Amino acid sequence: MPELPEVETVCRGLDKAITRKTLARLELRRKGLRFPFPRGLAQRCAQQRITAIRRRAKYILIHLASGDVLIAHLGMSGRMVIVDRDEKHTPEKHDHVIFHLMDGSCVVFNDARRFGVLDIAAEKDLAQSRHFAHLGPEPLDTDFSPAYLTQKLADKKTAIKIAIMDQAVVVGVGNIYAAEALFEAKIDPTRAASTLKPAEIKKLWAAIRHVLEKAIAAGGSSIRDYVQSDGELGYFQHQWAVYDKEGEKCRGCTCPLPKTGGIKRITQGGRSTFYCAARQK
DNA sequence: AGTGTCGCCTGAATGC
DNA sequence: TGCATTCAGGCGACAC
Repeated sequence: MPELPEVETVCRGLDKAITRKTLARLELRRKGLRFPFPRGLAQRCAQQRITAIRRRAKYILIHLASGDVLIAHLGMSGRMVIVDRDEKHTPEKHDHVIFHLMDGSCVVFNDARRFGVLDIAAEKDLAQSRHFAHLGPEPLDTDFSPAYLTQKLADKKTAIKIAIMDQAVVVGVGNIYAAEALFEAKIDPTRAASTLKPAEIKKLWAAIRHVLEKAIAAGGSSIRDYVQSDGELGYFQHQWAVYDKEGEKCRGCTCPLPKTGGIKRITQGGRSTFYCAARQK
C-alpha cells in the first residue's frame, strides 16, 4: 500500500540506482496498466540518459535528458525491483515493465493488481497533465500550512478523514497515514471537516507532517541505500498506532479495554478506518 | 460545485 | 480439500 513515504523511499532508491545512467530500452510486457501505455512510450525512452528522479504526490518522476518525464504510479500493489545483472532476471508473473539500462542492470515494475500507471509527458507540460493538474500541495512543503488547511476545510461537510485523503486538499495521505495522523492529533475521524477548531487544525497539520516524516525516516534508516536484499525498493517494517489494529490497545493506551473494546474499525467512503474512540474526540 | 458511490484487478483470507 | 465469496485500496468515472 504505497503512500507518500513509501513512494519517497522508492524514489530515493531509484535515484541511487539509476540516475545518470542511460536507458537502453523500455520493455513493455503488456499493453497497459490502469491506463493503456501512450503511443510511442518505448521509443521516447530508448537510449535516453536519466537526469533525475523526483516525486510529486504518490507519483515517481523519471526525468530524461530529452526533456521528457516518465510518470509512474504504484497504485495498490506496484513494486520496483532493482536487478544488478539483467541476464539473471527471469520475468515473473506481473512483471509488466522492465527498464533495461546500458550498464547491464534493470529495474522491474511488478504490479499484480494493475492499479499502477506508466505515462510520459514533456517536463514543461507536467503541471498541466491530467495526473497533476488537480493536485493540492505537498504536505511537507511550506505552502501546506495551518492557514491553508483552515481555508480548505471551511464549509466542508465531509468527514475529516475523507477530507485529508482528498488529493485536492493535500497529496500523499492515504488510508493508513490518515488514520495515524488523526490518532496523533486525537481527532475523531467521523467529525465533519468544518467543525474542527483552529487549535485542532493546527494539531492535525502537524500530525500529518510528523507521521509522514517519521515514516520516511524509517524507510531511510532501516534499509541500506533504500534497497532491500532482494532488490525491492521502498517497503519497510512499520509500527502502526491504530491502523489494522482492530480490538487492540492503541499506542500508549491507558483506556479500559474491556469497556472500550479497543481500537474501533468503521467504514468511511468504502474504506476501513481505525481509531480509538476513547482518545479521539 | 460539492459530495458520495462504484469499479478496476488479483491474491490472501475466510466461509461453507 | 476445494470451491466460492469477501476484502484490500488509489483514484478516475459517474450519478445525484
